[in-house]
Amino acid sequence: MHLIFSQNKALHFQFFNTNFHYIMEYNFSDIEKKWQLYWKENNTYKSEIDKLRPKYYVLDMFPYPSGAGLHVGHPLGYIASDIFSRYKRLQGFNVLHPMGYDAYGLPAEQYAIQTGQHPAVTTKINIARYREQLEKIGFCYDWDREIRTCEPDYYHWTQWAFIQMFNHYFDTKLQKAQPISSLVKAFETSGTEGIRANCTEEICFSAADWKAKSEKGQQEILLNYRIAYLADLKVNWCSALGTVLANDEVSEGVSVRGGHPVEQRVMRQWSLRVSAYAQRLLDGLNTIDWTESLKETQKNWIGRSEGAELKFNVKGQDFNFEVFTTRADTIYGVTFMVLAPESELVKQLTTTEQKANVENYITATKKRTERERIADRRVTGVFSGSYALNPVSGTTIPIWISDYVLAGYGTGAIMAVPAHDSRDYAFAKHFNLPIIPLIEGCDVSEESFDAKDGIMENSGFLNGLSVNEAIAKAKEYIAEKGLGRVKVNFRLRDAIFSRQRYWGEPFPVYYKEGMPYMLDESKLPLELPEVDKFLPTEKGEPPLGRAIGWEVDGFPLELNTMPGFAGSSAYYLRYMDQKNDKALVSPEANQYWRNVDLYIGGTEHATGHLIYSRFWNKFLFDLGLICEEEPFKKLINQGMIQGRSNFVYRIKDTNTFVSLNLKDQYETTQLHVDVNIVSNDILDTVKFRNWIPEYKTAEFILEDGKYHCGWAVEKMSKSMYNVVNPDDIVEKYGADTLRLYEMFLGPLEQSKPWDTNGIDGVHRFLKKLWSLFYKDDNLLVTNELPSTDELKTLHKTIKKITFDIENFSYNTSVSAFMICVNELFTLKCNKKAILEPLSILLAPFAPHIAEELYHILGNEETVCDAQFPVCNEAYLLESSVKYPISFNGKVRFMLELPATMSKEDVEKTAMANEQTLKYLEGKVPKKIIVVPGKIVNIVI
RNA sequence: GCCCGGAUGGUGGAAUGGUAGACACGAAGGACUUAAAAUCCUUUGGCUUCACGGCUGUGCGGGUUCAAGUCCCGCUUCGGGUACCA
Repeated sequence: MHLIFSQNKALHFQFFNTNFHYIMEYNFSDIEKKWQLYWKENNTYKSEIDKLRPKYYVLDMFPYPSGAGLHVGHPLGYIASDIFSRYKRLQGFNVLHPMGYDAYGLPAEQYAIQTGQHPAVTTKINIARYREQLEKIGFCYDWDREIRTCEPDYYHWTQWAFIQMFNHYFDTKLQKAQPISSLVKAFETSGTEGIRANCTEEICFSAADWKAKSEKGQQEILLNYRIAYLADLKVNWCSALGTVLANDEVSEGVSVRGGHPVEQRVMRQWSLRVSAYAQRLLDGLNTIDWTESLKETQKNWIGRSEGAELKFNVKGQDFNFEVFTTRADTIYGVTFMVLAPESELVKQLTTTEQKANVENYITATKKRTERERIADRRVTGVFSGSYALNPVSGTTIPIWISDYVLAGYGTGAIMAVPAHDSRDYAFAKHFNLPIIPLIEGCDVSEESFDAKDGIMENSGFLNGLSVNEAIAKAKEYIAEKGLGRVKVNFRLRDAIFSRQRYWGEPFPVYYKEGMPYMLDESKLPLELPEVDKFLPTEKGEPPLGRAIGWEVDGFPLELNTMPGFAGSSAYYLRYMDQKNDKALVSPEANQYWRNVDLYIGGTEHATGHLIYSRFWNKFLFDLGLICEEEPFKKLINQGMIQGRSNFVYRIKDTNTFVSLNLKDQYETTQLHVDVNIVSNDILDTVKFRNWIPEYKTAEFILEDGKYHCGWAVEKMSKSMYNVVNPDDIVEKYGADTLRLYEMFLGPLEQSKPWDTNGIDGVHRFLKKLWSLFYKDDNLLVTNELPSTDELKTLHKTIKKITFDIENFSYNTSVSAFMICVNELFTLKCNKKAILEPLSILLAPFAPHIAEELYHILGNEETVCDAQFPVCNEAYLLESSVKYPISFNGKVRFMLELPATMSKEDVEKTAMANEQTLKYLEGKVPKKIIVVPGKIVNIVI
């Protein structure tokens, strides 16, 4: 019986006052607009604390709103997280799924410098565009919680956190942040005696010393301990851009942007004592569910190395210095020492005779950036004139200066063991210094032996030990004899937190006698002032130097602004309680939402944002302000969507273009062509002529009447003309198709090229699904009881989809949906009992069509609040199994047998089969393997 | 250099050690149509055979196993990250 549902149109479309009639064909455009409006008007995606339901927090890495808008690669991760959010909600979780904008950044400011357009204006426009694009895709974001890092009510809390960092130090024994006031108390009673505080520089003083110091002197000392501190640091300074640049913004001594010269300069900069948290950042990795490769990247970045700090006396002077080594076992092989050119020791150890040489060398190296030094591996160096004494063997060894040693790591000085370190080896060969092999049988005539295995020789008391034994014994010896101490070093550096830029958070800092003081918290937010130009002042101060009245109570305010990562370090907490003007997040909201259950974003943030936000979060945790030590419990990196470029071939010196397979007959130039005027690699020649004026008169040499383009996978970028805009896809196919296709492209975590051509497949799938509901203008849906085949198809799909969502294998879910619909189509199934669970199942992936179908089936509530179907295994039971019968592993034929048949009977039946006899060729099988329900293998 | 990923048809990709190529795209052929679009049906890894079928096949070379795309060893190659970190 076919039954046409008589639905309550008035109720169904109560939010439309027009005569909206049923859509009989799959009109995605109307359907999507309709439901997007419905969701908005019904606050479907509003999330609130609900202690009766378990929470689930799904977060996307929020975007920087660039002027170019979103391309088709950007939403990939957003779609994935959206699917998971919707899935969790269907399972009864209270889902928090917010979105916002990382709104401060260089591009808007560069644009401002060029055009005079205020970055706030540009940013606002860009955000509006992003929002419009995102809304078209049908995400379930709770837009009421939107944040923008450039808004005062947001950066209020960035500034606030900075003040807390200024007011705390890191206790190395407790391994947590403590109020700076307790450090002051300790100084007052016993000076630095017994304090365990992470610091920039080891200093010692008594309580009396402390008390004798002026206010300014005390403040200067406290900067040595504060978690947010001001210190003189070596930076890449670009005077033309008027700012410090990060290492990756500099190449070959010039700025990447603009090609302006960059010099090394020591500047007083704000920094965050991230390195104090190194051990905890490392340990925390064991508690979170991130990919191994990402954890590995962070481990390497943190770079923990255990070793020893060894004291070396200088020959003929009452002076010693320390080096850090992880290879204390190689102490007998030290044939020279090397100091970093920037090391304080250089001055001390350069002899009068060598002074001129050393100064020349230092001037030469100063000109080069760290990056250049790395790129250019020529061995350079100069002898200091001094000698050190080996603390173990007592031998005299020359002290050199070379830029292959970094001032910022360890002590800025090393003991060189050329036989067992390739860098020391290169240096020794170049300057003809001795090389002493320390491991039996190793050959150091051509290269060093860096491996940590073998038996020690030429090493006094370490002889005969293995390398690992020798390392342990040497460390023991060093500690015992007081020659040094066992030490752990980290590669992780403190984060430079100042930018000489306009478009960033102002520091809540003013200066008195050159010393920084924090604004009172009641004065926050300190709003970004207006300036006449977004350029440095005549005096070379940052742009804020132009702001009129940039001071408090007559004291000047800080002129630097905060860097990009400031606003993104705690944003996940703010989403929990976005409108709170009393705190970053209320304890109540934080206790409920706790931390991010699922975070999806790109790998490019592995060592930046993901380290800084973990640090920032741990700091707030230490203060007892939040309840979770790690911000992101599970993290998934979506792969990059690459572009798929198309090419045309122009015959040299003509305006004639030759098709791909004929191009070798001519001398041609390969040119990129806009992928949007190419379909299945066939060029639309009319559109091509209208594309660029130069091609107006283009001629074509075709093959079978078509112009075939070449193609290649490249980065998606404007200059390659391979950018695809999601708006165009939504316009042509709808958001549901876009969502499904992005997922269908391949595994979420893998990089893959975007090729719009495949999209017809998923669009056809949706139309086919629709056709299960409607034929022409008739609703086909019936209330008949489903058959076992139909139930099997449905439950098989439920099982697969559930498994795939849990495993983020969305590409195979889309396939599973296709298989399901194909089967239902073949079965001519129009039964509500099947179609309703299917529409719920599909809702996370294609929410608009699912919502429409769900309502067509007579439901009046949103599909978002339905219950996710559960697989009933009973429907999946098969009565028979098709056994592949194989001989020596090669499958020869199939044999259908009852599922309940015993292993022995399967074997008997298979052996008795006449085809088996044929393949046995009269031989007796050596072995017969029967895997029940799977396969039979006969070995002959 | 080091670390992490990949490598499967013309293309994107699928496959708890158990029928390699699911699902799609493209292509070819057909149906419907005045035509086009849309839709539907068939074929589609390679070689071979009139056909049944056979051989071969997951970057390369070995190995483990009754059975390997999958596990182990040694390479090639392409991406990504990172780098004088002592």
